[in-house]
Amino acid sequence: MREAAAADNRPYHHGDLRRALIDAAQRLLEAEGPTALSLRAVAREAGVSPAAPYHHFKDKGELLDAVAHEGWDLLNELMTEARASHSLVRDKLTALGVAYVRFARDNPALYRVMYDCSRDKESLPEHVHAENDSAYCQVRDTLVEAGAGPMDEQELELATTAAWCAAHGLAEMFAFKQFDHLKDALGGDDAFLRGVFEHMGIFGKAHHG
Amino acid sequence: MREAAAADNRPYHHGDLRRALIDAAQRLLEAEGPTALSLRAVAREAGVSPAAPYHHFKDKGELLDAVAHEGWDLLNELMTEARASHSLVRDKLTALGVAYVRFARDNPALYRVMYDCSRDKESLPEHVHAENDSAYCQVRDTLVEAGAGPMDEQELELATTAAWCAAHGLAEMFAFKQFDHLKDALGGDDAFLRGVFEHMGIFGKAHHG
DNA sequence: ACTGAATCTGGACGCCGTAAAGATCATCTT
DNA sequence: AAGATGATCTTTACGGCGTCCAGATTCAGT
Repeated sequence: MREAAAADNRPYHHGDLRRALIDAAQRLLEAEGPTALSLRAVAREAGVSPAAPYHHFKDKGELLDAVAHEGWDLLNELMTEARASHSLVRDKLTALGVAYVRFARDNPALYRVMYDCSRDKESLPEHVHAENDSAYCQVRDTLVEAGAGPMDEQELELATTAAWCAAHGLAEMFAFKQFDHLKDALGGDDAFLRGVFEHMGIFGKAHHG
Repeated sequence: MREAAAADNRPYHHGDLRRALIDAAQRLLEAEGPTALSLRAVAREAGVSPAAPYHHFKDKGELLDAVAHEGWDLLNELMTEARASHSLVRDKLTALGVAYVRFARDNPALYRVMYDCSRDKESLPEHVHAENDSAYCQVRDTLVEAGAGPMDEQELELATTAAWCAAHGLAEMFAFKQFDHLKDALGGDDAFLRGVFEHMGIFGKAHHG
């Protein structure tokens, strides 16, 4: 009397509680924001006791790490798409920036968790800087393509960091109504986004004229 | 038998508890970081009961707001100094950026509180954008001085926002060890800071050569 | 000096993260 | 097939948190 590991009827003790907890956390994050994301609430949402998560995560931080990890993966995917959908190198770089900020705008709570987790450990997750297709490497590689001539390795890292900083700064500013009048005047979020990027040296030279 | 409102002997019920609470919060913030900053801990540090703060602040958020406000004031001062200590407009702009990021680096916990408070209200405190000598206005005015010819009002706001985003992004990145090897290679925090700024169009044209 | 309002304390409530001990159930051994 | 083993989940509990309320204390205006 136990029909497979379906969604309806719990197969094992719970099935795959680890997965269910991460999903519940993501659901709560979208619905209630980062402040409402307590371990107990996640357990409640997943339908288990408050102590159950401790069999799958060392503590609350490790659950958030898992959520953040999936956030970075999603961001990497979006940036890969953005980069692939343009042929001109200069368009690629801007597309990367736009994809980055758009992700932050569309998933503000998740974006916040991604950086908050890193803050405690004082370093971004390894796979953000890892070998291939990581967000950082995509920016760097695109900068190489766009670069006029061979670049100093150090100079390249500086430029990548600069682009990252610029995108992150813009992503954070999106949370503040302070800039709404600018967005409206320019005709929406995306126009505002491109407008700011145009003023940042890394993303296509500025001075609009 | 009550000798004035000295520091030693509590004059009134406490003296100026509001002031004492803000000071205690700042002290705890520096010593233990933002996560340790509970309302109870602040009350403890100030030597009063856990409920005492509620006669001076609506809730915990309002206390943090007060701390954040003083943080912005300090930042404004530092930027005013930085701007005044350079005569060339281009140096002024870079000096503003350096002062901003240096403030964030030297007071990471306070810097975090300043933005976290704003996040909940979805807008920065008014006096950041206010008439004179606010951080935002100083950047904007310096951009006007540096700008080639008269600038569109909208364009000016975009440029100011771009500079702000860039500085904020860089300020946040300082928390991550990820960039330590770059800092070391360049010979310290300040060199790293200037290196990144050089790659941001707003702060002096990039391309180092 | 008396009254009213402001300020502080003590205790309580419901939340939180986390730990320990006991119950339940799949799997492995024989 | 039966029982041992270990993973998974629940119950209970502890201390800390933000916040409210009822009482005590002290200031300020009359």
